Amino acid sequence: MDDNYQNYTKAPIMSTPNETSFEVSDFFELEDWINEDEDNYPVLSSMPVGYNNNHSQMNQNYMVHNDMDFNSSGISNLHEGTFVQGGNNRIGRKEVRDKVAFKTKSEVEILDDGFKWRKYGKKMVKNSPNPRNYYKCSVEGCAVKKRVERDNEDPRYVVTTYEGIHNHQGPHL
DNA sequence: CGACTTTGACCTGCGC
DNA sequence: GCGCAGGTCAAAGTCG
Repeated sequence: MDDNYQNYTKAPIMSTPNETSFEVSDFFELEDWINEDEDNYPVLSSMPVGYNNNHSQMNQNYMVHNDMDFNSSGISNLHEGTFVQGGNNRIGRKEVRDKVAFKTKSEVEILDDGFKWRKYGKKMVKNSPNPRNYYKCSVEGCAVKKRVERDNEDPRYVVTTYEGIHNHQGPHL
């Protein structure tokens, strides 16, 4: 894990490690997941503003394809997935501003999306054998959070949830 | 030495 | 009110 972590969080890398291999074709369903929170995750609505800047490909069709890169830096460990987004929604009694969730088929949890994240927590969750990891954007003043966990039913998939919108353009601004 | 991860403790919301 | 589960904090450790 350490090796992968270093590779994927410290800086965008140009090459894909050997252990990061992807299949190309089969799409998965988010049914179970969506059913749990149907109101909170309206599928395939609009992309939050903060993500458009760096995720132009994603903005086209809200699906993460096998050839997708989050930005042009050659990051290639995001490949296949479905994107869902919730706007100003409520989860329980809490207001959630912008929540973006997608699931990617990846052997590593850490998906380099062009931003720099600092891990602040790790938790075992009840219905999954896999831990959930919590990250904050490490840019000062940016309160975007991200939650990463493996799909308990298919550990080949990684569920990533972003909360909030970056108030900056990139990891170093 | 600074930035970051790790990890147990703490906090809070929710259901019973 | 109590207990559980999820989310966050913060001290200590690690790494470049």
